[in-house]
Amino acid sequence: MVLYVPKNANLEINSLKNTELETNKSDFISHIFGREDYTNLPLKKDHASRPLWISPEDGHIILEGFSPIAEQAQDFLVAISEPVSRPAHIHEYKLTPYSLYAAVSVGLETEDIIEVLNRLCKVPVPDSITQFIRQCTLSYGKVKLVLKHNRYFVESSHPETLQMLLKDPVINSGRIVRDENDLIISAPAGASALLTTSKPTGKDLNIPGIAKIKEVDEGSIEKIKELTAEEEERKKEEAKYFGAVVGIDKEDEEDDFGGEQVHSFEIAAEHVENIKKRCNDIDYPMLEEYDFRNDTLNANLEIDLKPTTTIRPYQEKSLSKMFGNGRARSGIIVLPCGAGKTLVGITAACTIKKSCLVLCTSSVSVMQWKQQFLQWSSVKENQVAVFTSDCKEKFSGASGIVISTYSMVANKRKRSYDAQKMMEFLESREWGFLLLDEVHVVPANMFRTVVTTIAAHAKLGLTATLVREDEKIDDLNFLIGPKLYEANWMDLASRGHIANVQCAEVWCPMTPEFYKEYLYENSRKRTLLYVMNPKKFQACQYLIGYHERRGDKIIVFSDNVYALIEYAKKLGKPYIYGGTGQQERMRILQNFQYNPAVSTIFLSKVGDTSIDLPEATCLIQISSHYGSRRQEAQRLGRILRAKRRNDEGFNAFFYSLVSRDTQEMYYSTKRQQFLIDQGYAFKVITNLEGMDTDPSIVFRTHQEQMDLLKAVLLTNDTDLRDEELINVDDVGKITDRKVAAKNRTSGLVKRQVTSTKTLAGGDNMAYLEYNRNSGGQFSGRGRGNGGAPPKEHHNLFKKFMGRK
DNA sequence: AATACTGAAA
DNA sequence: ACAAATTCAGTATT
Repeated sequence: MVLYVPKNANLEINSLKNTELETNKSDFISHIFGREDYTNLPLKKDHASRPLWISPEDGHIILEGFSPIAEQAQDFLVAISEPVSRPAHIHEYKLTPYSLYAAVSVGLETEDIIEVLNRLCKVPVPDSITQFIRQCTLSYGKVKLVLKHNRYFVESSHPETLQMLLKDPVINSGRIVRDENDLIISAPAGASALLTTSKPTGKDLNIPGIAKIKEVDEGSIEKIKELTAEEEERKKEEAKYFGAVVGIDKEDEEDDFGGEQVHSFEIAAEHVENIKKRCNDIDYPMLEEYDFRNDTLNANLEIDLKPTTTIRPYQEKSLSKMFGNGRARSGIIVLPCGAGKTLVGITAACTIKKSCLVLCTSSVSVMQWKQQFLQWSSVKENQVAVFTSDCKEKFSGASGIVISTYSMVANKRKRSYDAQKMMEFLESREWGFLLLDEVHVVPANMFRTVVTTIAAHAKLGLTATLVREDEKIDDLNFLIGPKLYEANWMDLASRGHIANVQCAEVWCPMTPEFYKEYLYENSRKRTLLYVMNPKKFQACQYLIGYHERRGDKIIVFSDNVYALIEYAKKLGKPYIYGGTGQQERMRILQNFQYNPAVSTIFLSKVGDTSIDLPEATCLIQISSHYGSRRQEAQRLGRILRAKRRNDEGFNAFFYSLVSRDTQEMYYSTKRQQFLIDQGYAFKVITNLEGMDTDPSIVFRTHQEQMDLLKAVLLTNDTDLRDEELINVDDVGKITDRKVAAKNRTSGLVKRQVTSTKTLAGGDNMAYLEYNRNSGGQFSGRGRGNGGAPPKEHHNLFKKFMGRK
């Protein structure tokens, strides 16, 4: 017999609605007027006090941010829908199957969602939407996998769902039935009764760190804004108002409501993996919950937050989603960078108090996690072990914390002896808590191996940017769990938890000469041309000067390493890129942090991750490729933790420098979308006051600009490498791996060719031709050579490589 | 025995 | 569909 299972993940709202209205997507204005004109929907009488609009067509929800109950409504919307865009006054959310899965998983029930939505909505919730919600929540989140007293149970409040699952042969074969002496009595044959217990409650659970008075951030006590009596009164008023419209706060009440019954059947531990997989396949994914307080088999870990540590309201909120019913739910928490993701993770670990495995992306953040554990929690140093390529520790005793990297744990290649031993250790034990830092940066196949090789009862993923369009994000729903909480950046900024940021896009005109070449050149050179645009150079210098005088610490980002080095050299600033040696990096960062004479550093992509950056207050982007919104967000995150944020009227600054009328404009717009959706407003600056009259500005003369142009045109990849070779001493001694390598191995011939920057124009052009034609042959060995290799090679190569 | 460099993988 | 950066483990170096 085949089960009927709705494929909810693929469910589209459009498939549910009456299709009498043909939607024509090419009609680009109709989304503003015409078809999406819902003036015919009947407004409720008291619509003015209700903050939501909802589209019957696509499940988009509009929230009026100025409504007195907007905050509560927002809490509700965050729980049931995906934020689409949250500018200042009007927020847009969208109902999706996954968002509803997440809603159900934090304890909301179908009818409650519909009811609260209806109460908040200015118009009656359309049938298409209620139908959609019902279909989506039919199977998702109904079934839980619970570990209790070291036995696995499939649990649900809906006995009929369990009965249905038991009809599945794969699931049924893993079932265990016991007699009154707890002995296994039967192989799964007939219809044994389900077990019934009362619903778990979160009432008596104590999440450490909550309800302390002082707020502590990274060791220093910050001033916390006391609510004035007036504000307090207003808050109460609002809550009352909300209560009147919504009834009760269903969300919180849900799990605390004792006395209700849940049903379950037990399954054998060795069948857990299989059954989990089967449930995913038939669209009844099991939520994982860890009843850690009743886990007597796994040793407790003595860990608590230090008495001085207090968590912030939004951290508390996200943790309450995780521990709302007294167990640990697996899932993902989304907080902006600088908002204290680490502390959330540590607090979760302190709540569970079991052995914990933390995975991060780089060995730098491994050290940071360890340091933060020691700083904020009472855990003893010998209980925190680090597992990286150059440090393979184990903790002493029965329980402890191990911090490692994804690549270390997911490594499929040959291992060193120590690493092998360590992996056996990691795989042999049962982990109470698996903490996944930066869940988004790791490719999905890595997750798969990590999640299956490590036996963990609860999993928590932390990230700042959960990019929704990525299909991999959907996988996370099942590999780790649903999104439990997502913070709104603007809210945190307005409450002083992260810095306020002024965003601006600076439009730099291309000089006629550069633009002419831009029009002629191939795409590789084009990039270089618009990045090296002298006007952009000037704008960069101008902004650095301006902000240095203000006392800002400035980070300049460039994805293009060539441009990075040229800019840094020309402006006399230190730079760090991938090839910069470890010691040199430290030296530069130390200077940046403590030396008032060093207020500006240049960073390549290394700065995005894997560098422990001191705080900065101003950020300038001179080149960034392909519209990666996540990168943009990540970079912005670098200035969000600025300490001065509590100063009155303090702003951090974020500039994107783009060359006018080039492709850059397009990328820039794309990249900004994430931040715009978070509510940031970008200003466009076309003129920098006084830049042209400043005598110290670089590339003022036509001749200098032409020289720069020549240098740029002369540059190909061979040159690029040699460029580094010649100029390292400007900033420091040669600590650069790649350069050092080049120094030994690379032939002298190439080097000589490249230093011919002073050649006259005609020669330059001839040389350029030569280089372009021969580039493929000479440097075809490496990646990213200048000339295009022959096409048939390219395809073959691709096919060959793509196969494995 | 620590430290530094190199190559491969993904 | 691109380039840059990562990491681990083995080998050379002090």
